Amino acid sequence: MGRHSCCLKQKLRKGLWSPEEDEKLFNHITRFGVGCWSSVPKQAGLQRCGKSCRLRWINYLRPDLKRGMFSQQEEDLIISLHEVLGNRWAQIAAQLPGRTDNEIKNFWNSCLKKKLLKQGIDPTTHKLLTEAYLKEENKITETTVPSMQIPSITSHGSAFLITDSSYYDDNGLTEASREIFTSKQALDPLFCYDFQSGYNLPMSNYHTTLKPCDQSQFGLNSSYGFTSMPSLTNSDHANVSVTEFSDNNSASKINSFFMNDQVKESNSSNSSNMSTIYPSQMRSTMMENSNAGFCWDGSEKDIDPLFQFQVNAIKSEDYGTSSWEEGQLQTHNSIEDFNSYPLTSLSEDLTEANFDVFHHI
DNA sequence: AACTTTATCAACCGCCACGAT
DNA sequence: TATCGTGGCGGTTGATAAAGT
Repeated sequence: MGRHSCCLKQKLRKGLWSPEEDEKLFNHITRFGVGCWSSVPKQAGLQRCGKSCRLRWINYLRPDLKRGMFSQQEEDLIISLHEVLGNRWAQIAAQLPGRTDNEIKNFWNSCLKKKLLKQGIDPTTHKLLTEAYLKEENKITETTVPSMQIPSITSHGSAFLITDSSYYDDNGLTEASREIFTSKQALDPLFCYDFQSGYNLPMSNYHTTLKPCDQSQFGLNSSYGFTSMPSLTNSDHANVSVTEFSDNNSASKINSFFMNDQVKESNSSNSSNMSTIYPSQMRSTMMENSNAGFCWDGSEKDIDPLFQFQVNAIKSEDYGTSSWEEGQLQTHNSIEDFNSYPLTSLSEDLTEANFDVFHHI
């Protein structure tokens, strides 16, 4: 109990990992897979504790990590999931393939929280901040929320109904969709809208609609959608979030949002520049094996390599007991064997067990 | 150009759960 | 049952970069 024993040992390196250390760890895991983390440092020739190695692997070296900025889809999914799950970052990350809990946590704390606050939404409760609160905030920050407009809302159970029709215009909303967006509980986390069938789905159907490792998870053939939160990017202005559903062509916008092609990786910003970080041999290993379905920069467009990796991961379930399950090291001749590693974010799916939380609400 | 403030994110810390003994 | 070793998780810190003055 208490402090991890390996952390008590002296002479262990701390702080940022050097490229050499990364290479050692990467090569070791590539060759032997993940067995017992506490033995990894010794076997890999690293002056680190096992925990540190595990963290480095999971958060940075893992081949299936998606790089770059969060897409709008991911952003909205995080918000929706946070609304239901709270700060259970690991569970949230399990629904975002290629993203780590640490990454999502950082993104939330540094970015999403502020965006929600800007829109007058309490990032903890996901409810509209009270007018009194906003006034108090304005006193403190003066110009943080310069022209906040709050629609009239009425309490309805634990959520709110938007009653101010002036926040809705006629563009782009059919009668049916208007009905949906104007009468639904604005911030109800247990509310889904099925864009294909046009039916409202309670969140309890979520796990049956959204299949793990399904290509439609973020793109084609998507048959689910969170509607409880707006697109932050599109409504990053002063107006309150609930108005998002009412602005022009909301319905089609949200529809296309979920029906869109693959996640649009933001152009550019690959946060890790392999050419500067990794030794050439290591890079070539990574690139050689890119056909195995691993995604380093998330920039491939033709077929989502991450998806391919997931398919491999599913297939691997048929292989019976994997090396890591047996708790012993086995030689991995190819990086393709990563599909037998315990990659939480990929192996965890939307089974009832994982979404048990929905049943408790 | 120099300095300060703010934002970002990798990594650490401490706790908990669980299996083995 | 108690203890130990380990993996996993969430909160927090600190280094660095970017932006502002």
